[in-house]
Amino acid sequence: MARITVKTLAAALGVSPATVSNAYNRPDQLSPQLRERILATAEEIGYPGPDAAGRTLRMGRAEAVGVLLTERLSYAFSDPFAIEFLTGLSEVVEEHGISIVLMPVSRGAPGSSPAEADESQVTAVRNANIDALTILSLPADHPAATLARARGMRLVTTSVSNDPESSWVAIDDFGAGVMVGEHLASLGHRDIAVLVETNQPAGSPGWRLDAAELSFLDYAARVAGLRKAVPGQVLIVSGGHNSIESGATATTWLLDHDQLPTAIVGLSDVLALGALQALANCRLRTPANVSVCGFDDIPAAKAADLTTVHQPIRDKGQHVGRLLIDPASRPRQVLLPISLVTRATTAPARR
Amino acid sequence: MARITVKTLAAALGVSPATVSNAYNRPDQLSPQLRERILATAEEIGYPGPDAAGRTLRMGRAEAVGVLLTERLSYAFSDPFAIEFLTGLSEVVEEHGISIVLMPVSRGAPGSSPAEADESQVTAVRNANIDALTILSLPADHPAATLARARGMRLVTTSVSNDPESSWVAIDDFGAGVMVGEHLASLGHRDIAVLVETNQPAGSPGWRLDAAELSFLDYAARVAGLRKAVPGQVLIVSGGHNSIESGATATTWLLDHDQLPTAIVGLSDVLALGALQALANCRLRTPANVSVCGFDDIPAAKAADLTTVHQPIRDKGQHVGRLLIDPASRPRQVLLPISLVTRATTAPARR
DNA sequence: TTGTAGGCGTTATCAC
DNA sequence: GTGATAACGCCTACAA
Repeated sequence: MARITVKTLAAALGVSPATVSNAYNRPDQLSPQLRERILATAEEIGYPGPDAAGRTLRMGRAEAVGVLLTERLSYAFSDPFAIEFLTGLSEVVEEHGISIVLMPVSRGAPGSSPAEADESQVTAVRNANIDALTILSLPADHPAATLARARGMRLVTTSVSNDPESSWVAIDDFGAGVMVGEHLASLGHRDIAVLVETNQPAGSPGWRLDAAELSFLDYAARVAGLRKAVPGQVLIVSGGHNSIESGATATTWLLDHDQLPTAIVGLSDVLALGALQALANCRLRTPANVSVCGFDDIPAAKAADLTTVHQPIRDKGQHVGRLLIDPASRPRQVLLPISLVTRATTAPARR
Repeated sequence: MARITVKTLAAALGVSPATVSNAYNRPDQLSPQLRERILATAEEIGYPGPDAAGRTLRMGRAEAVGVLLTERLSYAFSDPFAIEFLTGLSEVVEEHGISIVLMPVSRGAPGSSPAEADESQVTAVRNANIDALTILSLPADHPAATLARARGMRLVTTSVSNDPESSWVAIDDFGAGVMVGEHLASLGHRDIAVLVETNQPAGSPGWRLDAAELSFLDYAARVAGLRKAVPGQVLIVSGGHNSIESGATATTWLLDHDQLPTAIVGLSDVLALGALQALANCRLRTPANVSVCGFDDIPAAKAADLTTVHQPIRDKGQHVGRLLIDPASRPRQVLLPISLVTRATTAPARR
């Protein structure tokens, strides 16, 4: 038995498909009684209303915006930053009846060429029925961004770009790094460690990164800012992807390798919270023995009394949401304010 | 200038559209060198690859599953239960390159007929390009569920249903209510209050619900279970939608109206946490003065040492995910195990 | 107020 | 290995 479409319904009623369509989309284009009759018969013969796929193709709009969160979709839900961002984003788009499409970045088959890896990475984005795309915690030149541009869909990134044709909502990451760096420098810290996120699983053994590897990091600008402001050694360490566990692992690595600095900076609050946890486990006192700083000021940072750089995360999501659904869609750039929030985890360097 | 499609590219190359399509979807159907040439030219003239809308229409698949979370999309992100559920769901679906579509339930225009309200409520679901749908914290007979069925898409609900043709992953909510009720009864509680979620904003003034209003609640079965097991008064109170704030407001209402029972049961852990907070604010001791119980055992419940009924939330998401993407798609029912977790917030009733 | 017709971009079928 | 063709289901000029 064939599927029930607008045609089936039209035939059953002896009217044209156009009229049926109008009954759903333009009530003013036909008499109320006819419309009533159409809707009633639809119910009767089981026509579920206009099909989304046909509608999307014909109208060129999907009524949905896409969000590419991080490498792993499931990680995002344990990242307070992502959650807060999504809250702001959804507040805006749901007012307009727009849906949010969360897409995974599939890792390319191992051993494939770079071009093919790129290709397979964005499969989900390619197949997604969306009108606009935003990417979070991913480089602005991610293959998915390139694809979105090629498709001609609105693209809003969350990092600063020099291209005046691009839209973004971001903070000054370099400036944020400088803020933290100056704060620590003024407290006499000359030897700091930076906890960063990498693609490895959470709580990976822990290791030190060379300068060359640094460019792959999402927040290279923050590190650069730190380096500029801190007159001393800056060691980069990772324990895996962005999670409390990774922060703890990286900190433990520092302890185990006798590399404990006077201050530890998590490139995200989550990593910094992991550091706090690991230090507490080893009976080290914060900030008496080691100072700890984070970035972003997620809700948990306040609860932990963590010194960090505040940014309006939810606002960020709202701004992105507005740009995503803006029909005018001319490129716009939004630079959000940041501020250092000095709390209880930083103090003068021990000597 | 017209959009670049498979046709444009085919014309530019002097091959047929079918071959171009094959170059993308069936590499084995054409010679490697031709494929290479096609992909190269695509890059050159800026063909972004097969369009999602056309593809979805033609193939009848969108490679995406829909999730209807609660009345307000943005609330869901502050609900630990929803987050945990989504984590499990995404773990499963992202392995298959499937996207997740989060849809809002738009409230119908005020003053419209019930049928039209239903209609406008499900607009987002109607327009969503999805292959399957699940609904969380919403009655299984929600208009969106009806629509999904009519569309012939896979539907997985999260509450028990008697229809053998339906798929669901759920717990025994009545049994969970009985568990809590018996626990409290055995401690001598004969006068309890139940904090429930309603559609009002969080932290609404607070009020008592009549039995008649109860049937509208998501978790009526839990209340029924409580009622069965507790030999005494069971008062139903609400302070708005599911949030800590609402739980606190409802509890404050109890205090203000001199209705303080010997035990307060939050129909979700979040509401129970709100109760704990409000009691602490009023210098009442838990459990010495008042016992408190929750449901679901979210991570924060453990941290707060809250007595609650454990259910495997993440497993639930994973199960739902598997059913959503199961191509066989025959109806399946999964009843997940629950258990009472007795922690520090319950004690014998004060006399 | 209602009907006709064309096409949105793709892919499966079936020839060649 | 490659090409022509016909849908998929819908909406919107435009014509009646």
